[in-house]
Amino acid sequence: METAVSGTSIPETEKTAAEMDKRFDPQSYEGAWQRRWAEMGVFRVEVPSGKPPFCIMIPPPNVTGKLHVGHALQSTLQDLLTRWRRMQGYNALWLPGTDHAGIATQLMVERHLVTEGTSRRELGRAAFLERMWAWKEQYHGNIRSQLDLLGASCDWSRERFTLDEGLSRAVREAFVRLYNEGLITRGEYMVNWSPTLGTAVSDLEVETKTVQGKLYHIAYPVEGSDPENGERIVIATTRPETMLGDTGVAYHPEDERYRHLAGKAAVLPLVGRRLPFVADTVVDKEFGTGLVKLTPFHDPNDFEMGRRHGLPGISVIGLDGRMTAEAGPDFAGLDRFEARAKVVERLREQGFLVKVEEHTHNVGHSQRSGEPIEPLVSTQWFCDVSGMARQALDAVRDGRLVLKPESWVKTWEHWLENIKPWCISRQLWWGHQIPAWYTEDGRCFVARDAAEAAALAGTDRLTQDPDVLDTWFSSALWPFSTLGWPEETPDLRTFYPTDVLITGFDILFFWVARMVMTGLHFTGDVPFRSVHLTGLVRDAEGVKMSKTKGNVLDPADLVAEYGADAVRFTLASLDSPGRDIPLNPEQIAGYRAFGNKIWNAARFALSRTQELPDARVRPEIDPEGLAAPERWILSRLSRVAAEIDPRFETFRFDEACNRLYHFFWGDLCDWYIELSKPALSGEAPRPRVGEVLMTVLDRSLRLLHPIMPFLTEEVWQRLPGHEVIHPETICLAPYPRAEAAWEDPEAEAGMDVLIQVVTRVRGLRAELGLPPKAKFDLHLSAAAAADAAIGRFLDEQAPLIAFLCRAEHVVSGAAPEGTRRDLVAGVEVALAVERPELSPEERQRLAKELEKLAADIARAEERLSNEGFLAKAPAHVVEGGRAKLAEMRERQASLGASLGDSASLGDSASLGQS
RNA sequence: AGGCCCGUAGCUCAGUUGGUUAGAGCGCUACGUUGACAUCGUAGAGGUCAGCGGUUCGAAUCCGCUCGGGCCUACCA
Repeated sequence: METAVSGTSIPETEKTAAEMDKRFDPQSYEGAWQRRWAEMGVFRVEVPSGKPPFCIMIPPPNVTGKLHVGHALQSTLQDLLTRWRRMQGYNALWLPGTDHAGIATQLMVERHLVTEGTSRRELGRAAFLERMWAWKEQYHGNIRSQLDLLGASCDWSRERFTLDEGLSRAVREAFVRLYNEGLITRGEYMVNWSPTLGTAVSDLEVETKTVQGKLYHIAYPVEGSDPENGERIVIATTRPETMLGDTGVAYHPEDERYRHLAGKAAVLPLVGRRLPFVADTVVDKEFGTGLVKLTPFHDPNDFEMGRRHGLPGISVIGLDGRMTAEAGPDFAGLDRFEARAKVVERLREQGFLVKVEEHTHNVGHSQRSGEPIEPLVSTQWFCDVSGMARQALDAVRDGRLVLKPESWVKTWEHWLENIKPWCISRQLWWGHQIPAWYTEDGRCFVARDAAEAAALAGTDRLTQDPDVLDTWFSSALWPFSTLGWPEETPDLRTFYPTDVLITGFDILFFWVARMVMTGLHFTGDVPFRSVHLTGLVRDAEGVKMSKTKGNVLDPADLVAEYGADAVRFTLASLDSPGRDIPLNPEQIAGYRAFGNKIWNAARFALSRTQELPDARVRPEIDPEGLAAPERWILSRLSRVAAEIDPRFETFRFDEACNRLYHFFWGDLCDWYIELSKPALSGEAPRPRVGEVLMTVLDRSLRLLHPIMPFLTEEVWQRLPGHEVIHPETICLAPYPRAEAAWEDPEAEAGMDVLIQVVTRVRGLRAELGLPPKAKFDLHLSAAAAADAAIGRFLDEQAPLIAFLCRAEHVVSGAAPEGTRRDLVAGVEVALAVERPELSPEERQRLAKELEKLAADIARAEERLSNEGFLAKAPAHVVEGGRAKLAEMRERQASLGASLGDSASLGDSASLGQS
């Protein structure tokens, strides 16, 4: 349909085809467009806007970090969705930001301090934090510049940092509320202690590793029996040094071997402490000797058992990983591993060591520092998340929150059903200091700030708790703290709950689950409606990238080499659900070639339509009066457009990419552009070809824009008339949808046959070894099974078929004698070419083909005579089988004729013997 | 110990609720620079869908077992 805007009233754009460089060079425009979009404020979101909201929160990268390919993948997908929704008319916000990443960042700076010959302790807290902030400022720009390289369409005016005042306020508010609800408590419990980091860590920060260790069998005398020859029990342990803190010995209540020990006690070797025997079902009768020494303060199991049986605990290992005074003068001050050796030696000397066995077992290691975790008892802050966990479980079960891929749901449920209190305090300096203040006499007041605490305490002689919160405590609030919570800001009202979270499965529990829990708790709603968990990006061989292996790919390098669009397309096309992503630079090069294809297709279209006044982008096109190729490409385009939205909605980025790739390269470039050539050259003019070409390009570019933003903008800006779609930028142009009026099953059916015919003719040419310039006549005849309309269609398109096949003439009718022929899509094609006889190779190939055909026919016949099949298979399948069989028989006849054989219908047995 | 995922062409992977002849990209082979593109074009070779058994008229697809690979969770001292 023509709009009010006529073809000639719009001034030509400054950029024209003539200016399109022959060389496709993404570097020449990518950075420029990113700057231009920023200047234009294209990605800035206004509230209120009158548009439906769409929001994605970036998983905040470490503020001092560098983006790796995993970030590139996730950012690409987030940007893709944001751009797509923005084009669909949503008020699309992709909110960027960074995380202070407590331990990771502090370690980085501490390591740096070591090179300066100082340390955080030496600097003191205030000076150290000054250094941390300076460090943060220095690196802060990195993340943004790397996201810019990728074409990220974030609203930077809303950027957040987890230690910002606003977010810090949200953190304090959340803490105070949870404390007042009794969900946050302070207490002395068993925690995972990392001696070199000098802090407690959560269960999630402990990595169990299988290590080769030793199992020490130690004899403990039973109290009251003769110290020399009396009864001794033997206990197996992997950690003999902890025996110094033993306060009991446990056996299984049904273990006949030890039931007589009830009420008695053992005597701890080296120390002489009295260890009561207790019965507990946690003990495994089969392991070791069936007896367990109890060290309540240095083993999580023993801690629980100690509580159950009222046994005290003794701390023999200190926060520095060294033995305490409680361990006795022989051991105090020794490193825990030195102490182990010394304890074993003493036991051996004194005859208590029965035997030592090799033993593989699982030991918890600190994820950050790599050392074995020391379970010990210390005073920490804990958050009881059991109630929130139940809410999170319900949210997934009742569909308020969708996890993709669904295979993660079981894992999600298992973890949440078995959740334990979350240790949220860290003995670090970089982070949110815990909003708790202590009076001189040790009373504790939790408050939003010191003034509030003073009011509560009735004194301002207060000291704030020196510890900081686990980094994940602040990131758990990210989806709403970034929008202004606890205040009911317009942003919060508009964008919460957010729509999608895209992140890696590796932080499903660290982050995703905690956001869901706190979101439900504080806002009463899920923080996002669905989560798309990506796989891990690996190298081309499928090996996990690591610095030590040297197989790390840096997204910035990849962008520099192939362009951001190619990197984005590659990552999006590789993201299939539940799979890791093997990233191969060759594949990126392949998608760069796709960019080149787009570039050149546009260059061709623009250069060949310069003289055509109607070659302009139209908002709409009426297919009435168009020739078959035009009707066909519009129909194909509409169909592809219809396929994209559902795939983006379900995170099938891979499928969306593939469809667009094949439409553009296959349908548009390989066929439509070829078909347009005789029309554009004036050889065989057709109506409105230029307008269709421009319109199809316009919509194709718009469809591709969320995946390849730079290239599509650069090319689109050159299309005459693009301004009628959007005056400024493709970023804000509407995302194309299916056009019912363009759909044309007849044109598609006809063109489908035409394509198959042309392809087969080219195949025959190659088989016959015809030189490219050789002339020949092509005979086409619709076979018996074919649709009459197809025959007419091919007649009408004879000149185009001749052009595509490079045939002299296309003749309708039965093939003459002695021609090479084949049958495809119900059409017999025959090449009239002067040729004495078939070459031996060709004869062999034909024979082989006939043999295969005979086998296929036999199989089809068998199936079609199977009564079960005829009775139970749906009608269309049976019909399809019959039609197929009929066509195979016709093809058999056709190929037989080529062979010059007398083979005829149904006479398959005589074939294939030449 | 439990749970999850994977095994399809030389490589990396798609393959909708089971349904005609299992696809793509890269790589490979042959030919080709016709005025968009050699970052290209045309044609082609290449697969007992890990193995075994079952359900079914029909299985890459559903079920069971086996083998191989990966991941997550877990209090065997």
